[in-house]
Amino acid sequence: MNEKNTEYHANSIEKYWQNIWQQKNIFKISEDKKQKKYYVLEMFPYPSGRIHMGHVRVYTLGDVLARYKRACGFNVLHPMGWDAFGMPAENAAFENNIHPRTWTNKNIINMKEQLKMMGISYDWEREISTCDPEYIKQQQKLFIKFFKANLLYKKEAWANWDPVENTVLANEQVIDGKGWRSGVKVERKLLNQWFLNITKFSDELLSDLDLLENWPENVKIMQKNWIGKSVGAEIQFEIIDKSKLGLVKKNLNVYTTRPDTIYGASFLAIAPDHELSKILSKSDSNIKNFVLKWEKTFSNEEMIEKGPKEGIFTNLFVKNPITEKELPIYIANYVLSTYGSGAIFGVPAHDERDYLFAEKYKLPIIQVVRPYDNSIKSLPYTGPGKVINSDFLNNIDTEEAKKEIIKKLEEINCGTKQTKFRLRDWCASRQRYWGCPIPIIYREDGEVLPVEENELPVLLPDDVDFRKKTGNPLENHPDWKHTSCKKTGLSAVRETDTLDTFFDSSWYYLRFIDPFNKNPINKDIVDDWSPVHQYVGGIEHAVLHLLYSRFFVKALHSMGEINFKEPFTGLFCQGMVCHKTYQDSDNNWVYPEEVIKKEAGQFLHKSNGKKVKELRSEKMSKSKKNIVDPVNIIEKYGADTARFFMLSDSPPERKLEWTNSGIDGSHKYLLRVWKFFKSVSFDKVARHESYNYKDKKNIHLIYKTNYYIDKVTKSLDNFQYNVSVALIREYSNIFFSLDIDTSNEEQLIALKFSLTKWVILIAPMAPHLAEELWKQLGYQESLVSIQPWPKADLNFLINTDVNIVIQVNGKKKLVLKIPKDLTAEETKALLMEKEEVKEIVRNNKIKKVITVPNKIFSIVI
RNA sequence: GCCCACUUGGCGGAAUAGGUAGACGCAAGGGACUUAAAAUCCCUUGUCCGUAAGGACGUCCCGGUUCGAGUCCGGGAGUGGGCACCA
Repeated sequence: MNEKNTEYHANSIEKYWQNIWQQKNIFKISEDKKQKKYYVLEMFPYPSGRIHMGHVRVYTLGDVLARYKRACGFNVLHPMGWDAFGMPAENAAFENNIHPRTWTNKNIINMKEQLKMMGISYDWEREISTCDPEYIKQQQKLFIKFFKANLLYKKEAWANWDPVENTVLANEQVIDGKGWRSGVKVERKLLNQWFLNITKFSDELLSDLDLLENWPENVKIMQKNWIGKSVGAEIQFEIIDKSKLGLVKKNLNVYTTRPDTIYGASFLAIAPDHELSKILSKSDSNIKNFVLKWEKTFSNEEMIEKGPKEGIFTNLFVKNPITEKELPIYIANYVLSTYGSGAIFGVPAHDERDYLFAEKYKLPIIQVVRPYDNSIKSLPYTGPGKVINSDFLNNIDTEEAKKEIIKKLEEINCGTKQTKFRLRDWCASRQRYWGCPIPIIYREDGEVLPVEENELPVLLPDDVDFRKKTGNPLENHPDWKHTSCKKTGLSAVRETDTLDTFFDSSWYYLRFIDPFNKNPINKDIVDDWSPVHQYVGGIEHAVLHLLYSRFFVKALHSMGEINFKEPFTGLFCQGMVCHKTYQDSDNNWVYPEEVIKKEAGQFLHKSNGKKVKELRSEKMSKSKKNIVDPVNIIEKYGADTARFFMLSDSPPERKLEWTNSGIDGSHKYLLRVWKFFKSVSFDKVARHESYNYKDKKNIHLIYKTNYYIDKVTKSLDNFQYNVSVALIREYSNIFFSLDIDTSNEEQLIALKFSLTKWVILIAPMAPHLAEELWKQLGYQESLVSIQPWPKADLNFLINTDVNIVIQVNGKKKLVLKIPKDLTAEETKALLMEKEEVKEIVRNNKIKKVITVPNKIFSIVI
């Protein structure tokens, strides 16, 4: 850099320091085994081709932490990679006839360049991409391990089927019951798909949430609700007249969380896809029609929400094992086969759905619970109370009755206590091209076998025509799926589904630890570095990605692959980046840069001069055009300005409002700092860590330096980066307002000391500028990025005087300066003699005095 | 419907552990510099009363605990988020 240049050319400065960091390799982990490790990770991005402000925010937050921890002496691992499989690449292939791989790799190159512009302290040598053949190979090995450990199985399941595109759609791709691209109503289709046995770990996934002290409470609650543990009873109801239909099973299993209401049961209902429904529909055309109708409508979400409770009587009855009463069996559209046992007993008086059903089919409504306040509310009543109309349970609390009835059921061998979960196994099959191939073959003799390890990876074929929109590309490929079993020579067919991309992201954080190992996970090193100390990412993954990753770690732990049970010790979820939205008179969205502000509340379109409405601020999104391109911002102001603004305006977990004045403000501030540093030369000033200062002003500056080191450090530890920014500004306001006398050596020594500390404090936030300023302070040969974090000298923070607030009846009356650390008695004695205090008290009788040393003197009159 | 979070000036937000509410900014107004503007620098800025000194009120609303509540407790409103036929 040209030393004489006093202009702040952010772009060239930033490029310069990024090169220096890279040359000196300062963001690599050290091999020193004794150094304490710290693994900082931000959720890796999907390579869409361009970074957006959300990326800028999350990666800035992660980088502040990584740089700060590095300065604190930790051996910091901070890697970055690409979540490179997924739908957009296939859509691009379809729309622009470009191969998904070409498209993805091009995007990675672009995005990497953009990320590098931000100056984030990644160790780029660890970069991984989930579509890389090596990652695919290791992941397929993992898949096979899961398969061999019986954590993977294949079963028929309902999927969203787009009849025009002939493919399965993910739930997110179904909008209002229609395919997002075809616009055609999605059908439900039974497909044979691969499932991961996540439910095997339901209990652990739930209870281990308690171990995650450094996770946001709301994420834990979301996971808890998603897992949905409920404790109840499974009860066997004997089917009467089963011989009539030649039924093999004589019992119907029913799960309930309200066994206490069993005396109120007036019917039994099973799901339309319950095993018994299937049997009955074979011989009964009415039942068959009912089930067929249900199959067509039940994918429609609106029907599920608002649709009527409907059912059909099966002509069968069961015996209530407790009351011995006969109850009719219905097939009902509101009973889910996927929860519990797919069968319920209906208690109309105490369940809203059962109530609606009973009204429709004129079934008895028997009240068996009375609310505690005795008020005769309208039925159904679903709360707790005293049990009535229930023989031996009468007058018992509902909670107690649950226990009693289970005891009874167990005695007569008709039921047991049961715990159920809402969580379902994870369907990991996708009938798509751009994903990791599932390494399974189906041999002609019917065997389902994993691909032999020496044949891995199974890679995607390149010669696929993406303009043909129908069907699964791997299924339709002329020869890809045809293979043979190498052991037996028998012919075989490959699995043509690929893996859900959440599979890729469920273990990438383990791969980063040793990205080139010939095994997926190198246990020794992975155990050393795991779990990730601080994970940073969006709350939109609160359940999916974070739950899947937790499952992966538990599964790998159960297989002995790793020695820890949770993937992320700390989790931080950053807020969204928002911007005002604009619409013209035709309700077309308008980009912010096309809007010019006239007077207050008046906005015009830049090019056509038409009026534009300013609407509410929302999360930046392409569809509403309320986006600001980070690359433009970095080119205009520099990465440090962008980073600094990302940190300054809002607490990291809350939404950040993007404003032009905000980014301008950050830029002006950094410019001001720059100019200040350029205005004084410290080349010839010696650096003193301790010095015998004589001048009170200098002593004060040293005091403030220590004060702010302490405060900034605490705010960083608490993730209050907006406060850190405020403190750094406050601190700099002190030296901005100094009268600097360049011939006053003591002042220059004090100032150099203070500025040295200040530059280290701002370095995690504006690292490039900090390097420049560091050099300006005269440190030509070292980098601020590898300076140790300053420690506040607490001796300096010991004040001799302290402000004490004098209150009367709890209201502040005056503030006095008194010596620090007086006892309560000394404080009282001193203050009661003060004229100002006497003045306040005057003739009033003092009832009581509360003294909090160094803080408050409260007089009650 | 159920669960959770949040609510502080014109705006974003500060405020260890119940102890000086509004730090730090943005916006606005005034001033300096300038032929002028931009930029920069300085000052003012919670509301109300008052010429002033000063006083009263003030952290969504109502109530409580306390010498003292933005902070704790009870009730209510609004905003945002998650789940939603889960028996």
